[in-house]
Amino acid sequence: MTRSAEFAMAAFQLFSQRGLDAVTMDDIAASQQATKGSLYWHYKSKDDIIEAACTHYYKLWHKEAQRGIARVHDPVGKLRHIIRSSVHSCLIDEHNRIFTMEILARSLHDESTRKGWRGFFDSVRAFYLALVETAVEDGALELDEIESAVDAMLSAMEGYKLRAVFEPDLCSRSQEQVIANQLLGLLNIEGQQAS
Amino acid sequence: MTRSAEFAMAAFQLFSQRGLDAVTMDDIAASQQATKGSLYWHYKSKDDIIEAACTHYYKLWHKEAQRGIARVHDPVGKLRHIIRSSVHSCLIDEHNRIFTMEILARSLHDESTRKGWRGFFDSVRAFYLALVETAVEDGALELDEIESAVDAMLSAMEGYKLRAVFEPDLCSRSQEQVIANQLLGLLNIEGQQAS
DNA sequence: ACATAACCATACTCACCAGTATGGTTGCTT
DNA sequence: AAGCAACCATACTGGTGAGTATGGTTATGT
Repeated sequence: MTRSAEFAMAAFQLFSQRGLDAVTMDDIAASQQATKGSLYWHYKSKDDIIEAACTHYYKLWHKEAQRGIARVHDPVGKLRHIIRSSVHSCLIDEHNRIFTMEILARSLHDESTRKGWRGFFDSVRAFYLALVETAVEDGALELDEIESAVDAMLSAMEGYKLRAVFEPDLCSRSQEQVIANQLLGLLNIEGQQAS
Repeated sequence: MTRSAEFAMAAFQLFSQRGLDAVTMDDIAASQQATKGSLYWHYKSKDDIIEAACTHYYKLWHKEAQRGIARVHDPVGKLRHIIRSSVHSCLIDEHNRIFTMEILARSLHDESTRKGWRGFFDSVRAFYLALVETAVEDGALELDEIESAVDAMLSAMEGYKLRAVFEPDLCSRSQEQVIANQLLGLLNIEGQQAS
């Protein structure tokens, strides 16, 4: 991994724990046993490394998603797997939740961040859409209005994420299965108990 | 209105436009033709006036809600009215949306803000719940699992709010009716065209 | 008349942190 | 070996904005 990538990853992790404002450039550098001089050689500003942290997160999501669907071969199984793991990483994992909420808040006033997130979200939607379409074509899944179903599922997931900020119980580890099954239900897939 | 309340209201409005960080104590004071000395006499810190701005918002919501249901007399009509006006003020009105998202982001790292928001959200839920229960008891509405229906409706509303941050079209003025009707549908109330 | 408290303005301090200036080191190229 | 570029550390600047110190003014009660 290149030094730039290491900085981006370190920034992502620190941001996930303390939020964007509470992490200084010195913090990021220090976490890599480096100093600001080095960090500023790789990234020209704090905005710049925030963007890099976002990109790191986006890539991570897709890598995880690809890895997730590679193990399973039937399309509905892929969907089950990917939604369960999304619930786990995006809702149950507090750090990821914090990072995404911080980015969303930043989006309110920073157009570039907003554009970036929107691009990511579109790619996520496309990812799900492709899986659902395949499943429907294979006859493994019955679903009218595919697009709006996927949209509703994603909205619900975002809704959960937002409410989890102030209702920690809502997305606790014990609720993981329940939430995943509800989201699967929106795609007309019945959740089944994990063995 | 007391001077303290005027400051709180001014703070709320500024925060809604520019976000919490971008508004300084000087800004708040200046917006009331006053100076920091005066502001700090009424509020001991910035945290303090942020909290006051929240309280202002919470009270405003309930005042609006009460005013909204006072004009209509049948319970289902009350629900129609209050959901339409909620969609308008919480989703379509960009400023309210910004304020609440900023508060949510702050909640991530400030327990007191989180507690406050949670209390507000609970009171909102209780408000809707009471209306729905009355409607069901009156036989004007058929609905099993009242609580989970209200919960789903509120989650969807939050989901919309979050997605509106980066998908402005989602909650544009032209979508207002559509969104309101969808939310009403979750309570088994059919939306009807406004005259 | 006087005391006291409520209210407000001016002018400051101080900490924090993004960003910069500068010079050193390593390694690669010709 | 000479020169250049990539990489990194140290030490600084400078702006910003929260919070404070202090003194003045108005109102109210006795």
